[in-house]
Amino acid sequence: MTDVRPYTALIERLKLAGLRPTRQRLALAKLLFDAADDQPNRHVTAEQLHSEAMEAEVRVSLATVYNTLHQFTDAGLLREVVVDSGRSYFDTNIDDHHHFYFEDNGRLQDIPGAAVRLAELPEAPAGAVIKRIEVIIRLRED
Amino acid sequence: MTDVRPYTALIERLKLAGLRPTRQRLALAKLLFDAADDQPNRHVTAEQLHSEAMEAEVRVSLATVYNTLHQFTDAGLLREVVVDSGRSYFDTNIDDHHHFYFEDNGRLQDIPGAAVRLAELPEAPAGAVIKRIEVIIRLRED
DNA sequence: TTACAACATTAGAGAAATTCTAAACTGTTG
DNA sequence: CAACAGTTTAGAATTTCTCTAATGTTGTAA
Repeated sequence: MTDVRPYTALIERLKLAGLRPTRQRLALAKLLFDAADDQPNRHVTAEQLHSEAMEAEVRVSLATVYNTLHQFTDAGLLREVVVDSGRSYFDTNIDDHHHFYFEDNGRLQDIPGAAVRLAELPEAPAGAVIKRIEVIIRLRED
Repeated sequence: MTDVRPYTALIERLKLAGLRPTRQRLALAKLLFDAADDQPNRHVTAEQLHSEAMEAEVRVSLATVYNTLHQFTDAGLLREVVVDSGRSYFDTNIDDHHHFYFEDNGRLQDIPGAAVRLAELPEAPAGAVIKRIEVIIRLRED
């Protein structure tokens, strides 16, 4: 399960995405994508990831965390989720899916794409093309 | 069509919402809700509304615009729409409906609730209750 | 393996949106 | 109309994110 050369897969992944496998990008990719098996996906903010890097003794500036998150997003390795103005979440799950958002504590939870069926949809306005359809179910503590 | 006492209806509306009809709130309510007939609803940011107030010679501080937008939202007179981290839109349409979001220029357009049919939905996680379901269709220029 | 050019990282300043603070003001009630 | 709770305000503060320009690193080709 654990690779003897734990970074080779990540290096490949970055190269395929057209990104140089630098020390910082590899460390962040490890934090993002090498989650434990019981944690199949993550929703992190830049600040959170930066803190994790600090705890893991990885020296990365906050600016690099922002750059990297955006580069990973552009490369299709991450997806940005906007549910709260003033804070961006990055989702390691890039499959077609939706989100529960717990407004009380700011937590996000994935909803598998198959669990939501959109039976009827409007046409895109003239001159525009649909990039993505997002369903956000906002929750309150009971 | 135009009331001879143009503010009485707005005053009532604010009172019903439990808000004192102050000069500032009335002026902002007028800008928000007294739109022309061909403009059935609006999606404004705090800065936009503040600019409109300035143009209309209404002296209101930006802090008051923020306060008022949030109070109106809490009172159910407005709905906050989050589609872009770092900017909040307030929607004068409080009916059940969804949104097209033009990512290129930041414009929002309503989709009537009836134009989207959610045939299948996941259950709310235990201990949580659904507050709202939002469908955002993100668009790109063709 | 060196040298170089392109790319990446960084600290800190800067920007943008929003919230906070505490003093001044206003609407409502008795 | 006095009193007071609720409002407004300017400006400072906060938060999140981006920019800048100097420094460091990586891939490549001789």
